[in-house]
Amino acid sequence: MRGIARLAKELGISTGTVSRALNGKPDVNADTRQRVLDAARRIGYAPNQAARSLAQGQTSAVGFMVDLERESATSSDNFFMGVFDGVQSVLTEFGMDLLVMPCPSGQDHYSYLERFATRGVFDAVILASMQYNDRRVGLLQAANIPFVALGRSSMHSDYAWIDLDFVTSMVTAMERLVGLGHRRIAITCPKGDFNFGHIFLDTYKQELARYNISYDENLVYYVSRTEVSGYDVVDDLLKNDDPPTAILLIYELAAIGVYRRLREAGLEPGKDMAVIGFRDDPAIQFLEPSLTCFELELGGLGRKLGEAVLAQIPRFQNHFPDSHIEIIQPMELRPGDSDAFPPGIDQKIIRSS
Amino acid sequence: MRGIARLAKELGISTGTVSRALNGKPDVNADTRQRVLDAARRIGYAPNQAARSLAQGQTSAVGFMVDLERESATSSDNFFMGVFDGVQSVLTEFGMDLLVMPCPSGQDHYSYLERFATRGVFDAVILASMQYNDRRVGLLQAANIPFVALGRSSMHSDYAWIDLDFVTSMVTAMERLVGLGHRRIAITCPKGDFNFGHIFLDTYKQELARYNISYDENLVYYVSRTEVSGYDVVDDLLKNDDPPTAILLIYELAAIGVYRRLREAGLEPGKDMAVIGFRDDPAIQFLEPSLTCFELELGGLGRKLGEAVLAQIPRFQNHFPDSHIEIIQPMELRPGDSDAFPPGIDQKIIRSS
DNA sequence: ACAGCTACCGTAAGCGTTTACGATGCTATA
DNA sequence: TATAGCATCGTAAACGCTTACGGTAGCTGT
Repeated sequence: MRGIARLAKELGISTGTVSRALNGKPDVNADTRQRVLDAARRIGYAPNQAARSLAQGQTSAVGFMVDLERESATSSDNFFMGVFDGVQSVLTEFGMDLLVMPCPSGQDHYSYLERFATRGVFDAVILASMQYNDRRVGLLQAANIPFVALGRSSMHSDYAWIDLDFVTSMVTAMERLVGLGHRRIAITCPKGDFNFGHIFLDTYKQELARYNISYDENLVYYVSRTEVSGYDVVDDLLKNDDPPTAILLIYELAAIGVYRRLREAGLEPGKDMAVIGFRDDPAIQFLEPSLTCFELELGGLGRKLGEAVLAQIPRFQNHFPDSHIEIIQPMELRPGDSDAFPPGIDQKIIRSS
Repeated sequence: MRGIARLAKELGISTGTVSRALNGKPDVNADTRQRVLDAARRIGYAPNQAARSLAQGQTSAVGFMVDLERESATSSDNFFMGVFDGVQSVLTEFGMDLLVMPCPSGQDHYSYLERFATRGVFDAVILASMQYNDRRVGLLQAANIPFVALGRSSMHSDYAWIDLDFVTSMVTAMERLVGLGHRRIAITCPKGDFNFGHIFLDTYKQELARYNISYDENLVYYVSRTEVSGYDVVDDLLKNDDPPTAILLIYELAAIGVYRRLREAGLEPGKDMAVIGFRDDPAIQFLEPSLTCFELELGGLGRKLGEAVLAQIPRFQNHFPDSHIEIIQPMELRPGDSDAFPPGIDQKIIRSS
């Protein structure tokens, strides 16, 4: 005999009472409860999670799906680790646990999620790395599985999401650059069909229009999340007949490569070319000149995600009455010296390189 | 009626047969199996994992515990993401899934693991960030839960582990430095009671002895995993009456801060002070001069971990007969220019700074 | 003395699968 | 034709827990 039955037998009481005692249910005498608790600790009893889940119809776990293809081979990223921490801090308050589903790099997004989600492993899930048309949203909606997305899918509606405010960041960045006199502004977008890439580029175009700057597709690059990408982009840019005086980096890490290539060409970042990165990464804090970028507090973002996902679970409706969550998470400008210099008379003529 | 029962009813067969058909068991007619499979797909049936786990007494999941306290707030680290990928690739071949337990930064290591492990959520677990005396080993041993450790606990025995070869790396590093003429060699060790920190320092002392260099505790620093730590260490080192001509960095990221502080003092890394880092990180690939460090193939390490953990699970003994796993994973020297210059006549006199 | 309460506890039916065991009908063999 | 063997399937117990329901005992107030 194992588990709760053994406890019950040893104490000479029924399994029902043991269960009630263990779970803090009201209908149990204080003495009895203490005896049960003591005995449980003594023999090292812990309830079987599978049995609990089956009996209760809930798992007390939420799954966070991350895409290794995007995060692993790429360069440094403590982004998710920071977010996990925030999510956890909220979930534990409500007796929930966070478990991470790392989708292998070769695997298909959709089928990977399907395996876990439809088997009732999680009470709810958190999605990340959202694509422009992310079928996972439809999957979860159809299966009626509570979820929240970190990012958005443009082809779906009626789901909870929290997205980073790339729009305002872009507006701010463009305002700074144009204010400094820049008219030729290059941009790097994420490679792959990520939704935030579209937002990023669309807002860029919109701001160009606002300032009556014509859109030049030769200034648009699609890059992966490595510092090398910055190097290659600048390398290509230097061959341009009319090179830009500024560059916007969706992946701030690319600044490292940008700086490097510029200096190889005898140019100085921030002076000969303005550089602005989106999101700060610990790895770029040492850059000289300091990179102008946008700060994001990962723990706070994680906590919002945690609350959002709980709000999707029916039994938490009393705590989180509003499950309709659409949050645009602001990012705060952290001015650096990488865009401090206007394109002036002493700027080296990079078009002649 | 739900689940398998519904399927059975619709097809006019028993739940037993449905289960057998779904699970590829032999005792079922090919036609019947196809009918079951079709029906399952049609109504979008997926087996309930809790019920399966309960009935089978296994969960088909292995848990990988990571410590956010160590990984999150710290600077860049794609280490785990890379390892996850490797582990997965092995596990999926055997129908197992990887789930990550991110231990929150405030939480106690031990009790966090206890909650998951003893509840039968995982068939086996992988431990990381091993401490000198890591009580988690005892916990898992006592509960008879299969596991493998990435790293070692010095106070335990008879468990499977894979550790990085910091010994050979240290020997190699010291050989290089001493060969170049260095006699004053500083070292940074991990802050916290991590086992590899002890190995690192012990081997350092051992090598000093081999070369008849006296041990100077003023050259030993305990640091966290941030680039800032490198800055602070050098800052302190420069005040030393007899400053070192070389420094060994357990966290390669610290090289960034080291370079920065050296240059602020008008010194050149690799020329005025040799720098060697352990483990390569994508974030330091851009460093100039290139950092001498030790390469580690994360995917391969992950795959070994995956095989090791499967070997601990009884039902895989036919595939992995040897569960006694004690692997020292080599790291390959990647020579850079950061330790190319011997301390020579043209070296700046840093003791006077 | 009796109804009505409360506090506490036991009983047993689930939860959705898996799987040992036995039953059935059919084929092949003697 | 009898029988063994095989392919196929149904039956039902088991996995370990939760929880609705009912029962008992003691206590209250009239």
